[in-house]
Amino acid sequence: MDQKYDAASVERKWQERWQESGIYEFDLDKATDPYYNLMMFPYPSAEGLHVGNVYAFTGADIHGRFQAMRGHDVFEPMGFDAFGIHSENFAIKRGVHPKTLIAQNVAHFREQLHRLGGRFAWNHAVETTDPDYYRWTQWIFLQLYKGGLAYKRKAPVNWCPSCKTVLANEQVISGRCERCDTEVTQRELEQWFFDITRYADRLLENLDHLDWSEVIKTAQRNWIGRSEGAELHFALKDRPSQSIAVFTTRPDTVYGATFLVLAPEHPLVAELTSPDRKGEVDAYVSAALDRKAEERTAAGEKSGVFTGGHAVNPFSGKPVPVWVAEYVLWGYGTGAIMAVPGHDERDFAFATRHGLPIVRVVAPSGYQGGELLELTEAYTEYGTAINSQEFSGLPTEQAKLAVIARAEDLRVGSRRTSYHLRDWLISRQRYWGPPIPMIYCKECGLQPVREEDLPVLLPDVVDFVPKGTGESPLAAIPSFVEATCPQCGGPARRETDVSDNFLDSAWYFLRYPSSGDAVRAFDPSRTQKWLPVDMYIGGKEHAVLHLLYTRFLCMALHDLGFLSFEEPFQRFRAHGMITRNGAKMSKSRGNVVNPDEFFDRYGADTLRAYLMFTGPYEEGGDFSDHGIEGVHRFLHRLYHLVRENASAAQGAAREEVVRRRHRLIRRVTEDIDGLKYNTAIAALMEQLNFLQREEQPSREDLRTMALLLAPFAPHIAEELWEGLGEQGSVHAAHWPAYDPALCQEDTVTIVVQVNGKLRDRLQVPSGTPEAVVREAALASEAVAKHIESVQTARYVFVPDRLLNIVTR
RNA sequence: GCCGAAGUGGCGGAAUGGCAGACGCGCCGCACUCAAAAUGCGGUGGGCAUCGCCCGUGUGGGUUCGAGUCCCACCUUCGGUACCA
Repeated sequence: MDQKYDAASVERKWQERWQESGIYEFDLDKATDPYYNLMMFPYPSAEGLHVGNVYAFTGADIHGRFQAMRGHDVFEPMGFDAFGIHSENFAIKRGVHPKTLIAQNVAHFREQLHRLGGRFAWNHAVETTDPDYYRWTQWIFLQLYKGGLAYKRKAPVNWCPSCKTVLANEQVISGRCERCDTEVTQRELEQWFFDITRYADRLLENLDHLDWSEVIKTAQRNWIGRSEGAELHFALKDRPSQSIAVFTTRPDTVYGATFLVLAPEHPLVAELTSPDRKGEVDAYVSAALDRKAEERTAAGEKSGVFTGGHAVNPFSGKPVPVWVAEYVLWGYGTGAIMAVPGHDERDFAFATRHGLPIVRVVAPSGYQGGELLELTEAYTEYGTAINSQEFSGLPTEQAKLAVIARAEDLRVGSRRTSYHLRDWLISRQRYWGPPIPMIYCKECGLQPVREEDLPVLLPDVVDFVPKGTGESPLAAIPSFVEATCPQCGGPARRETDVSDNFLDSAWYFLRYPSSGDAVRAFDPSRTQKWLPVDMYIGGKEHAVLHLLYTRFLCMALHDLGFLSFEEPFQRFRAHGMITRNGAKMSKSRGNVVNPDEFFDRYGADTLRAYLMFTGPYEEGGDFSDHGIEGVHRFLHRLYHLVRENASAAQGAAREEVVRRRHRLIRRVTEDIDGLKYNTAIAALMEQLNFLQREEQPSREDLRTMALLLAPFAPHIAEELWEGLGEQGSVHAAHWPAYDPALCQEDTVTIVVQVNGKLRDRLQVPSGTPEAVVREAALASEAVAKHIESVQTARYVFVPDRLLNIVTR
């Protein structure tokens, strides 16, 4: 060891050794105890590795190193998610081809990731933009298509006017494009979808059995948004053979349905509109269609117009007017509602504004008849049905079931479940993605590209800027568009849309173990051996995007016979976010931490350990430029302690010291297991403070420090390990064991309270019985003072911890 | 509005219902030094103060011998989501 701890040279030295020995690039087939440690692969941006990436990867790497030292064969792959609108937009801005740009970015990321000192299996790295990768992305598309899970349909979709492409629902954040923050509009376009809604119930139910961060599970449940109710049919008054279907979660309120409302897009609007209302209705509908999605869905004034048409309430038999209003969404339920203004806030607001009748059909539970106060707002609770003919008097939960049963008897409706989740819109009118492998033949219709013809290569073009015509830039390249029909061999036209970036990342973890396989997407035996993933760590921002799509795809591939499991990740943990001096880091604030700067100044070990020290990993932490000094000093002090004592240190230590060591091992082990890295590091600091005060720290204590530090600061741990004369890599060494019996302290402090207030502390051997403690406590002057002249009622004794003397 | 998480020193944060503030930053003092940096050692919630005592974990109640921790109501902040019938 050198005189002085020089992070740069220590880190360089060990990174070279790891690379030479290939200790993280073992043979997957020879492994005996597989452990798949996955982290969300990065999008290689031009700015380079963000400190948020460093935070995420360090936490996951600590987990991996810990599992490896516990004897598992830990596979910890890394890759690059380099397709997608973000790269493409950036390339357009720079006027550089995304391919050129991504290659540069990836090279930079690889370098930075090396500096970080992760135990990455680089020999299994994947890049989604590599034809050898996206060939299989296309293959997956074909399997879904053949399995009936991919379809093309005309539907109202989200359109980003800036990115000039459609977006999936999950990619619209508060009415804005997830990528560029532009307000999204609605368009009716023919698009490719994956039938994720078919899996809604399974995606929901499986959540109960997954060991995932609760936050994510809750977000997914909300997003799937299952709601149970009924579909009821209201016949048209003038054409009883036709009817309007509405979805409601409150069929029990059907007698209170005093009007119907259709979404502006609803096809029956035109049919129902009476000639005298036509002008007004047309104007309303076209104005609504022109408005931005965010404006249309913003709650507020309830605009709408009467169509002039009527339908018949199938229960009361009364005619009800039919209105059109934008507060009814075309994309949810049936795009039509029965309005019950007495018991729904929105309908109440609408009825009040437009002077429509309000009929009360639910009274508070326990209602026995008599006067009810006039409603000043909708009563949305369950209660007792009133004004509902034979259903009156029933608790509304029961009335709900009874009404559904009656509707089924009368053939005017049935039980129905609705979901917030929509099918996954998969096509994009962009360049930078895998072309969707489909062909249109005039004779044979839609044809999938033959699997042996994959990949459908993304052509190198000069003009990849989207035109906004609703077509991909690929449509302008004849050599790409012109194809041969796989069925009849005649001239045909290629699909020119590319697939969503989230499809690339929905299966990358399946590719890692089989990377390089030229004949299939994933090797069955490799997959069987290594999957599902044991631990997946990543950010919360993908709760309903990546993490939901991935689960769906895995389920679909399972059902299609390609996978034996249907859930890809046994455990998932969401890490927190790192802020700087209390504020969120952002380019506009100019407070982004550049990891390179800190690698240079302090080294990767310090940065890693400091980031983990800032707070509980799952909650995030705050980066302060001063705070990092403390961790840096800690590593320095430890280095010097080991250097000075490496040769002198001998085996045995005092019993107290041994006990302390066992407690330390237990604490660090448990903390790492629970991702409480901050307290694990605090424990190591405490131990160092203690060892520094010892006259002669034992060899065993120094060894233990090196081992326990290894996951956090992998380079210096190697240096200390070597300095202590140990053979081999510290990362190949066994994680130290602790003896629970030795974790017990020999002397404990017992707190003596009088009526719950601290009065004295007693040092006694651990396991001292109550009688002895009581005697000692009563002998204490500090205690006696407070119990003189009062009667002692009882004693509360907690062994080795506390004695509380309760007085009357 | 709804869902979720969180409110503890000057700051980041620690505490199986049992010593509140571990560990670190910052600050103060001391040592080393001609001096400084670095390093080391000691101190550091507030108040009254004579031993000592009182107060203190967003606010108000409650349960308990004992509450930062459990229960009820509320306030604030952050994150997600929103006319989903």
